[in-house]
Amino acid sequence: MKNQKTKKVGKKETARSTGKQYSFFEDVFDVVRQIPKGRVTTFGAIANYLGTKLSARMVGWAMNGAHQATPPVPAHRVLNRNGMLTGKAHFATPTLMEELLLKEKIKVENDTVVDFQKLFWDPAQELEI
DNA sequence: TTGTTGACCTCTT
DNA sequence: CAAGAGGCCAACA
Repeated sequence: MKNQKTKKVGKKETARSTGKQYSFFEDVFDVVRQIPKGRVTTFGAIANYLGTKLSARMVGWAMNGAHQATPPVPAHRVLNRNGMLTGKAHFATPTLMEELLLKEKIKVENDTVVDFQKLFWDPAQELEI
């Protein structure tokens, strides 16, 4: 990551002209918000739920606006395939993500969620589109 | 309009 | 077994 820091993407984004006023962001936020407390999910799972499983990067990209999204999106519950806190650096503080997870009674070691597989919450499985 | 970036995932060397 | 490169879709400049 560079210090470039893109100028926040909030503000309704660009709204597709196809009808949906909300963009990819809303979809991701909505799914993340539905994550039960004490549970975690992965970018791939969300991407798969949204249909863009081939591009999990989009999910992470959408999370870029999660910081200013309202209501706040529990981005700390979103981890990578390994269950590692990849986006911890994007939080206010590098330890904030871990702190939030600890509040959820989720154990974290070496930036990785313990028993991540058990705490894993798959939107496609729970929400089933 | 094109080009570059992005909190990833998977295959190949 | 470990490291590197490619690829996907979407948004910003």
